Amino acid sequence: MKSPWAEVAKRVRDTVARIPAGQVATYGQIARESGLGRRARMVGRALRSLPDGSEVPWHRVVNARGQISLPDSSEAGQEQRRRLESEGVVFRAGRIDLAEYRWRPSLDELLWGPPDS
DNA sequence: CTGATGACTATAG
DNA sequence: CCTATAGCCATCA
Repeated sequence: MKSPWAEVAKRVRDTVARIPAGQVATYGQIARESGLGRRARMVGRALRSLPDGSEVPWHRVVNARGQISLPDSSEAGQEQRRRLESEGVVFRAGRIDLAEYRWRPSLDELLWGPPDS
């Protein structure tokens, strides 16, 4: 990879890959975790460029309101909701309670250990 | 080059 | 809760 963008996309993928099943993170949260500051839009752009069949858990990324940012009418949007529900994430009035499901990096590592072990 | 467009968000009213 | 605004920045027409 040569473009700085490729590097950014990689960072985003790596961060998203750390979100535990059954939990979610917001675009802005991923941006900060990836060292992108407030560039939340870049996160969405990076996820959009994921190849089909990617192992990256893109479905665990939602917007700051706890909603899926893809159109309900879209195939991907329905796929995202389906995957989240199958992981135990509950939707109420089309929204996810972030206070309950939001991924908290430091706390998770404290409870479940480092990312790989 | 210019302007519009987003898998976004924080803030203000 | 809702609308409006302003940052943000790679892409695309």
